[in-house]
Amino acid sequence: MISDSLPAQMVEAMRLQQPLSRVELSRQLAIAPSTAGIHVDRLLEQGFLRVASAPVSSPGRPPVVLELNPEAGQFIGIDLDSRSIRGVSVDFAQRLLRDRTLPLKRTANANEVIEQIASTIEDVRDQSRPLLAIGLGVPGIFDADRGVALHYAHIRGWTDLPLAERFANQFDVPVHLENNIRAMALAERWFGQGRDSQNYICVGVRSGIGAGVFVNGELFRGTHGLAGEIGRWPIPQSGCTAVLEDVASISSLLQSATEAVVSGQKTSMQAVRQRVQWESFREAVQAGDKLACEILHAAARNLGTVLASLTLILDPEKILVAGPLQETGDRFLDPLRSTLVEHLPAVHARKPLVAYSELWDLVGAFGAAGVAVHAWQPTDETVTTH
Amino acid sequence: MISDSLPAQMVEAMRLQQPLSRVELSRQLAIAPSTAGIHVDRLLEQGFLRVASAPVSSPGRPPVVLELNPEAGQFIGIDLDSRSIRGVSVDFAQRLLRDRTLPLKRTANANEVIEQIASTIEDVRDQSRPLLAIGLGVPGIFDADRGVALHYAHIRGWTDLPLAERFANQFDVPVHLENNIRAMALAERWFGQGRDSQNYICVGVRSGIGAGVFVNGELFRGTHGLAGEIGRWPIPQSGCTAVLEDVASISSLLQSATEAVVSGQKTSMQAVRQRVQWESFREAVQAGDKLACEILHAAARNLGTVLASLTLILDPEKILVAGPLQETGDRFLDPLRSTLVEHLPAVHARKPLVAYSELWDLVGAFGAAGVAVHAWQPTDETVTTH
DNA sequence: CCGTATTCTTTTGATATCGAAATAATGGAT
DNA sequence: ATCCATTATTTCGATATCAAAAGAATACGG
Repeated sequence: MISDSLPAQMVEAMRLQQPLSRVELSRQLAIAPSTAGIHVDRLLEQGFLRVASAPVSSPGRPPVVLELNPEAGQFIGIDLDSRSIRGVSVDFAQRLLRDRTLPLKRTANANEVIEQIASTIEDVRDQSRPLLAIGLGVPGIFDADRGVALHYAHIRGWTDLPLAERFANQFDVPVHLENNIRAMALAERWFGQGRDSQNYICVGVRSGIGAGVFVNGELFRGTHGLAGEIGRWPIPQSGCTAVLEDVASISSLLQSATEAVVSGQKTSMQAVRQRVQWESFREAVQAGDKLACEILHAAARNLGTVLASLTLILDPEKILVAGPLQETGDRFLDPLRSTLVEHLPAVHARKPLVAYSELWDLVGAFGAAGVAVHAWQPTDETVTTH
Repeated sequence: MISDSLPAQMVEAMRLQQPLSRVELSRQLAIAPSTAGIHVDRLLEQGFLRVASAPVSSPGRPPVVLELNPEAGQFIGIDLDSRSIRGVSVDFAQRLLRDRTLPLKRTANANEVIEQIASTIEDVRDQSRPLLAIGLGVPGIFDADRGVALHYAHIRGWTDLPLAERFANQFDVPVHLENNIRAMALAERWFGQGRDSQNYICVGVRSGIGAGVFVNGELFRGTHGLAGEIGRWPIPQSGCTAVLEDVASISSLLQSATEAVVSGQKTSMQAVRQRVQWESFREAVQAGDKLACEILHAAARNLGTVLASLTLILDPEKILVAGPLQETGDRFLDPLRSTLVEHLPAVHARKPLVAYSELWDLVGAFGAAGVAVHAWQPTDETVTTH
């Protein structure tokens, strides 16, 4: 737990396992029921919690079941990468309110990108409830404490930008920065399948590959904030050493497909301007095209071997795969799972569950919102809804 | 922190960074100076702390420098593997009091082993100060909560043994169980180079290979207690897939050496009963024997690749290598380090420090003692020294 | 030698949390 | 209908911790 104020912890527990009664809350947080009662009363009064209908029937006094009040406010999350800006707003109970995706021109410079982020925030913002915090998932290196983006090669002028300050001034709420890949892991924690897991790994496969590692319920960043940067994981191959991104990223898949098409191999895939596009590859896979499936299998086996290693060192409960690959369904996941199992010794009686993230392409934006959600703390003021 | 009682946290902070003053303690633990004062007074009165000589000279009231009172008690740690029992006793300031190593007969059954553990404890016990707790580092699978060893294949009858209960009854102190490899990582935390690191990995290379992972200052066990079991890490080789233990453990080194000697290659190593012994291998390495050095290099490169992967996923501050290999000094460590660096992308400006554990062959026993040290909490009673 | 700045420690009153007991609200048994 | 067992919540006095201010002990500069 980063924030150790009790009300904050209570709201956090509600986020993970609502609905809960006062007593259940006190048990979850290992605090006295009387203490839980005090804070619940205050949170009810402030409007952050509300009582839910209680469909119970068991001996004893029935509990007053509590839930988050969706009206209490909203959070906004922005996922920035070199190609697009995606934004979501979620209500206080973390349900999606609005989302928007904005393609970025390759030529856009830092100032233009910042303006477009601001307009995306305005766009997804719901006027009917107060804005509580904003999370930004950014690429490249940055200083989370000061809220400054330090450098990213693929956007011109993206150097030493005080993003948090910039948007905090405009919208008058706290603004948090996080790595856009790690944000995906946070999305699972707050919106997806990580809610009931303390230890899991979220692997993002896009044009690059990265992972977010959750240990003991907390996102692990590492000594220099580089934990999970598995894109350069060495993959010994016949002859030279490749890295994971060369053999299992979306780019590498399309590269292999392109080479095969250009060299005239039999396939339903087509190259546009000497490049096979993702859509073409995906359709070929779904149609059972042999070449495309073989390429996909090879990637699955490579990634599976790495996941086996990760399982050995971290013994996770779950491994979640996020990215476009989920459109290929079990055609990717099955060989991935079987490779994983193959490489695990029998000791691992309980293999980690391997599944796709269910948050689709908004996973990064949800994660950025999750950063804001996690960092938020109730204040003394009462909620003012209009 | 597992134990959250404030006095326990204070003693723990002292263990990691003594000597400290009241104010420094309060800053370390982020508590009010007044609160620190209250508990320090009590711990002084109880005899767990004492004031140290204060060689200071700076403006302001000089601090009362505190240190652990070595006389306040002792902890005992036992390291059990299939070949030997090693025991240590340490004083309250974690300095070695006595140690003993007892070779185990291959034929010994569980009952005999238990008796020999008891006799080792008696042997290393220092009669002049109270025994506070015992830690047992055991191989195989076990239930830490109940203190029961469940199974280990290499000792006859080693099944469902309530070890904690057995020794707690005999010595009337708390007894803790831990995996003997993970205990090595704990040794570094409490006795060695992990004292000033929050995130590090301790890799034990003996007849097998295992790792202990420290994240955020705590030993990480994983979902099923299997974190760090990297012995079966897949190592793709020409043709088939090997595992780490096949290519970098002590056994594998000796196996390769034996094969080479038997096939008549030129070397100073000698096989006894068709087997090259560790001593022979080590001497050959130290003498610069070409074949032995090549075998060692190959192992270093294999392990180095794995360490690079570990660094990518965990971004540790340090990686510590424990085991007999330290007798080969830089002849092993140099190629290990260079392989590691080779495989890390430039992003990793700060490479993890790679070093040997300095606790030698008692590292496992120290670690077991560390388990006891970490779990111990001050009680209300005053220390009774005689 | 004497103030002054500085830092550590202790005192003090306010607040948060706890633990145990009292109270409340229900289903089921008599 | 009434009582009882059961579980949830609230009350209340005890304790732990905090924040701020007071007090103590030193170096240093005049």
